[in-house]
Amino acid sequence: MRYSRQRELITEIIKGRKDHPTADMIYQSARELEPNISLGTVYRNLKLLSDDKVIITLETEDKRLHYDGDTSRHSHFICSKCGKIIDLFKPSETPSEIKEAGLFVTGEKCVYYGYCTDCNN
Amino acid sequence: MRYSRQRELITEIIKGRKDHPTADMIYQSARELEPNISLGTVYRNLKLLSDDKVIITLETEDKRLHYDGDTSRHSHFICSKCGKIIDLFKPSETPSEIKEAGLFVTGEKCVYYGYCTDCNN
DNA sequence: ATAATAATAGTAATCATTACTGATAACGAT
DNA sequence: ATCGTTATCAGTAATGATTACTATTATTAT
Repeated sequence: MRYSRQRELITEIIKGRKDHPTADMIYQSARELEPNISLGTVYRNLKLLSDDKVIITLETEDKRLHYDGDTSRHSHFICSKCGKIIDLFKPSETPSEIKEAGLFVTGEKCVYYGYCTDCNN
Repeated sequence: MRYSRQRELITEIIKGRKDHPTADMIYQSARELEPNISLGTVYRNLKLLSDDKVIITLETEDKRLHYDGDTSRHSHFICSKCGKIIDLFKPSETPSEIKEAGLFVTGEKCVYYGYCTDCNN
């Protein structure tokens, strides 16, 4: 894969923030430094980065993909009211049933839903 | 909520199968008994049933929603090669961090990725 | 520096899902 | 049982996130 200024910028943006932005949010942020960057470029590179396991893709209920620059094994909590995504750093335990069934695991995505402390009042 | 023949049929179809069909698959199946049923009707009722927790909605990597008539607490395994969705009946353990953080949990969706026994050869 | 070609910007296309609209059907009240 | 209200429907149009396309630009091996 060749170097590109745009991909470097996109990677820096995702790695540099602690929220879980959508492609459009990353696009808006990237345009501040690279005003002519194309939304298609953002999408293409997000897919490349995700395929290379440089970032993580989250499929959420809002029908948009969210991206996470933290690739360490962890789960997420999504507030059903405000939509906030919170990192949970103690990952869930993988069910023993998986190895018993002879399945080969390469990854996991555990999302817990509910209300965050701000919204549960 | 009023009774409707279409919603009853849709519910029966989902509850009666063990796979995790998309809206279109349910639509195709429904048309066998109700040839004039509309795809919009299928989508609207799937959303109603999901809101009422009669069925579960799964956001997968294929960009289509999949539905599960089994609402018991369980996880899923998705084969990255053939796309097959396998039920895991021993649910993952909820991370202790959640209660410690004061978050109120209403649901969870844990998906494990990898290769099924058919595809791991 | 040059050639080969990966990557880009800008735009058009895709496609799952949702919204809309006039007709139909469920069902409580009469 | 009929009537009126209105939820639900069939059919179709619109939406919007994502992907595909194309001519141009930029990277990198030689």
